[in-house]
Amino acid sequence: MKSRALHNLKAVGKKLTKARRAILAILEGSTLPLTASEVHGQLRKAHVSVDLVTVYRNLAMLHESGLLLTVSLQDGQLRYEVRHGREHHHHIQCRGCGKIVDLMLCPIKKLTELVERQTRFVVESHALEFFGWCPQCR
Amino acid sequence: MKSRALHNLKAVGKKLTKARRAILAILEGSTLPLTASEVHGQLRKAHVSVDLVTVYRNLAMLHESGLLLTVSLQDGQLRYEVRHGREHHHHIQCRGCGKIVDLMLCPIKKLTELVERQTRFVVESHALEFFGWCPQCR
DNA sequence: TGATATATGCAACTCATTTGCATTCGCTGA
DNA sequence: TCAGCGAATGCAAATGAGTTGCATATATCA
Repeated sequence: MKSRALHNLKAVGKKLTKARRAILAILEGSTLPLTASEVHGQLRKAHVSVDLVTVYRNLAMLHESGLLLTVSLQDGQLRYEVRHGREHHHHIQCRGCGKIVDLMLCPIKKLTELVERQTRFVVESHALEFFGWCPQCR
Repeated sequence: MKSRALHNLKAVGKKLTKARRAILAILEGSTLPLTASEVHGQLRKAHVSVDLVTVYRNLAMLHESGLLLTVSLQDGQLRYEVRHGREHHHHIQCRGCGKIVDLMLCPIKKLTELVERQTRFVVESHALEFFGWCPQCR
């Protein structure tokens, strides 16, 4: 019953620990990017005892291994979501309640080449986030 | 010799202090978004003695008053730049050296309406940042 | 199963940012 | 021009996310 992500983990030479299984399960079960402390909170709810430090270390490792993506909104907290099994997408966050909603669109791919020509950078990734007011907070 | 921003400040009912003049002068003289501590560093260089706390408070106030925009890259530090006198634009940051370069383009405006229809949010702003490798770090 | 390298937990630390509070200063009205 | 008031500042201490060191525990492989 190993998820694709767990399988990939082994391939990268990492051990399959209780903490990693649980963290990946939570992220795979979430439609939204989660912060380290949100992941930690869900671990407690699931009665899986894992230290917050371990959550941080594993999120960083999973990100480095390419299994997770990071989302940086403007509240200074880094969020993570699984890379595979999801279409490339972006987010919108409510300025009122903080709610995050997925946007299944990305107009940026075509732009990358233009950016590279304009800056002579090699573009590796981009972040596109919208901010506004959700129907309840409007 | 008041800048437009200073003029606007008065209009919002804020006092024109030494700190505010100096902070705005620095941001108006910069082509790149600056962090609080970068602003503070430039204040020291200009021999203007202002506490870092005051820099934080003023950047937040100027942002709330609409005179500054925030830029959130992925290093967990908030950067500020003046809103007026610049075209709406985005940034690219080098993953190697951290260098930030302006991108004078924005393909997003047209997209806002689509996002609003898709989410029923009212879109207020967006963040679009690119990350990659600059010519020197490539 | 046992050896070993990796992962974890705990405590303490870093660094950006915020808050409380006493003091100072810009601004308005006399 | 000056007094008085409320807003702004400086300093110290707190907060909160994230990191690091180190001793212990555990997954993995022979």
